[in-house]
Amino acid sequence: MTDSGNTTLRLSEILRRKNLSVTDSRRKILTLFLESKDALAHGNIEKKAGEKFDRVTVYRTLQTFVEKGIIHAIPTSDNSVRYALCRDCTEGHHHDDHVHFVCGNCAKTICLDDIVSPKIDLPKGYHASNVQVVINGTCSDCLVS
Amino acid sequence: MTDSGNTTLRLSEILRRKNLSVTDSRRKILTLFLESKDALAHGNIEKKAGEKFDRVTVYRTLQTFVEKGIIHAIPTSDNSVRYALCRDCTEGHHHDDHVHFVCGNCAKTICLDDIVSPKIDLPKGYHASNVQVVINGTCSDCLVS
DNA sequence: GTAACTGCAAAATATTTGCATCCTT
DNA sequence: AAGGATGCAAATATTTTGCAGTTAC
Repeated sequence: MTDSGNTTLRLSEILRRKNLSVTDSRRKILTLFLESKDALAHGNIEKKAGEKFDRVTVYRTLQTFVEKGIIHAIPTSDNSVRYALCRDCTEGHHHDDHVHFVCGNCAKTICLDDIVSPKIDLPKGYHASNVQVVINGTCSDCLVS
Repeated sequence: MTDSGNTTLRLSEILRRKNLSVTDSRRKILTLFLESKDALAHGNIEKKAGEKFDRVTVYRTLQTFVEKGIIHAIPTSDNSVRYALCRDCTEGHHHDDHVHFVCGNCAKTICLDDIVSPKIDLPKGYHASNVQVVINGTCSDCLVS
């Protein structure tokens, strides 16, 4: 991120497009997502933001972002819920049908945006609206080092 | 479940095979899983068991069962963790690579044991150990009614 | 100016830990 | 009898709610 002017514009742009008023916390939290390569859990955000804002604000902001289609929640087998930017979701309409990767070594959760979830044949009577894939394994960084 | 004698045998059998001592709570909780068609969350278990045993026991029993490969945790995008029986996992070695289905209407989570997770081509450097698929949609019961 | 957002306090939930007692083997 | 499992109490951690003050538009 070299051009902070542009970045700020972009931030406000994103928020405004979703009919959200542009506030400090929203800008900061959105920035975290834009700058992060991997998915963020609630705890990460509180810390990374440099203990600037309230835990409650983080909860509410994340919820708002999910509702508005700015970020999506990623399922994991342990308790932790992680969030990552959506590519092109709209309010109430998520279509984040891409694969998620969780590294068992560094614990990073990564969106593989370009790998779309496969079609899966379901038994009679079942209707799928959305397929989420989470792959556990070792990420490229951890395999190398 | 018509033959309760056999069922009891089966329960003890399962537990003993995993080197677990056979206790009331374990038998009861295991029974819940054997009798349930859908996955159970911690809360379900506490209730279904007829408030017989302590919340802490439920936590510990679930954890033990997961470790021993009796049940597996199913990832969901909301906070709730659900558990379902494993088919043939062993201590420390889960291979529950089947598809899970979550009904958006009745909220039931179901193991589709016979539908195995697809192979997915990952980017260079990534190594998969395990692929989990969660499909959201409408289950057969809810489509009919 | 008004509606919406934040931050604090506190309530409600959920999860973990320690320890004495009880049960399984 | 010995080791492990349970249940209670209590410590932690997590999430939600209410409300007064502040900010964006």
